[in-house]
Amino acid sequence: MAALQPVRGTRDLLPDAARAHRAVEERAFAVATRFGFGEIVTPIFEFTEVFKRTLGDTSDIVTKEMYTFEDRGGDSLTLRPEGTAPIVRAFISGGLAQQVPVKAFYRGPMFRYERPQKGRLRQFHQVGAEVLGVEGPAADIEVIVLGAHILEALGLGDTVTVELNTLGDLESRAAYRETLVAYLKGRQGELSEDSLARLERNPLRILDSKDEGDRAVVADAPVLADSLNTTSRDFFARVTEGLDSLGVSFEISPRLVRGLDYYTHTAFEFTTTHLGAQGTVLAGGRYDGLCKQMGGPPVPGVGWAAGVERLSMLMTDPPAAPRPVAVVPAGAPEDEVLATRLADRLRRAGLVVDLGYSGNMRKRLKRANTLNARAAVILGEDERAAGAVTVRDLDSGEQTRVALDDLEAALDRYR
RNA sequence: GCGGGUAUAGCUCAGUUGGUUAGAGCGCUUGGUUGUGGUCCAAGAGGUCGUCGGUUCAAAUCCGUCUACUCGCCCCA
Repeated sequence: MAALQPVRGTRDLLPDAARAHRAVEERAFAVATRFGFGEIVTPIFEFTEVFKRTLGDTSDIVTKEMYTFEDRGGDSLTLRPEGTAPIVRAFISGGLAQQVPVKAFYRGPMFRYERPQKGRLRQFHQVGAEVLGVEGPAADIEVIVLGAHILEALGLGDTVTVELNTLGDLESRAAYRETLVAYLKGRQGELSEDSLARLERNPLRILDSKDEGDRAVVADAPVLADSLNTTSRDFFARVTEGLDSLGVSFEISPRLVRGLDYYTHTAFEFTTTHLGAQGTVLAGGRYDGLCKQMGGPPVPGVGWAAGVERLSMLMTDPPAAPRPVAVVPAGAPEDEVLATRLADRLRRAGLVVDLGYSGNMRKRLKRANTLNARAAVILGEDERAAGAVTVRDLDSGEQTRVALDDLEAALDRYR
């Protein structure tokens, strides 16, 4: 039993789970399509530089979580740990700067070498949306509303809270960082070990600390809002007004900071209390500096990613397996032949048809029952003589004789 | 990477102060039913007790180890 296991932090999606997983992706894409997004598919690995340059050399993802390897040609490649950098890379590679705004939807596996927990895997899946080339807050609003609609489509409108913050533009963010670090250095002695490390790498993160001592220090810390310049303040006001006018409720959480270096202005998280420590279900923000930082034109962007595993665990109405019509031959070899032909004919007519491979009638009806079939099309000697079949409704148990010519019409209600 | 918990049949779980052939429910197979599923009845299959090692006359049970899962931290979807 222990002999053959999937690699730690990876899992198989057996049919029920796979169906839920696929439903999350499809519903998300269907909603995104209505918002005018088109799908972009990028490779699941990139040159390591693509992530190193964008995520920041000090981020945890780069320093300890990437699946990086050298290929036979000597290039350093990395299984993508997130989706934004590849999308922006594809945007640059494909010369899409000529066509802005570009609204991209993506989905697929991501890889991070982390300690697995519930809702946290080493290979996990995300769906994501990015808008490239829009400077104004209209894109931020649209992208957040898209997220809200998708969660609604998954039945999560009530279980998820939207948290919103702004990091300001690059100037404001830098200014705040300076004031914050100055303040924190004054109270260094009270900070936790983790936060002391963060003081150098990513001081904004300390605002988010769960350590009690840290929280006390943070409570008196200078607030980011005070460091915002007029542009940043105005930008954020327009985002919140836009959301208000569309009836999207949100909470402003001044301590919400995103982990990755490329974020500016708007940052948001959709969270739930139903997943333990992994409460974030969809998160993102604006990243105006990213494209240029990657060596492309200075194109602004805003977007988010959502965890498919997390969403599929929470989804309130995962789709049931389709209910087939079972074709059941009574036993004679001629019946078998006819059953095969009938099944083929009904499948061409668009019905979901199960044809048991073997067994007597009782066995095959049992199988039909296990598959939750709507109806059984039974054919044997009597039916053959009459040029007809027996259609049994498996919910009601009612049976009717139906002429072969009328079969599609009679089965229409089981579609 | 750090700290805690758990691991017995396909699934959910019992298993006494360590004691001989390790159990239940559900599911599965077969039969009752050679032209009728669900309900019912009967029989049956299925377990290196996660791994490796130790203590003991004796280990599912006690100890150590590794692995996986899980909860929290870090980080994040």
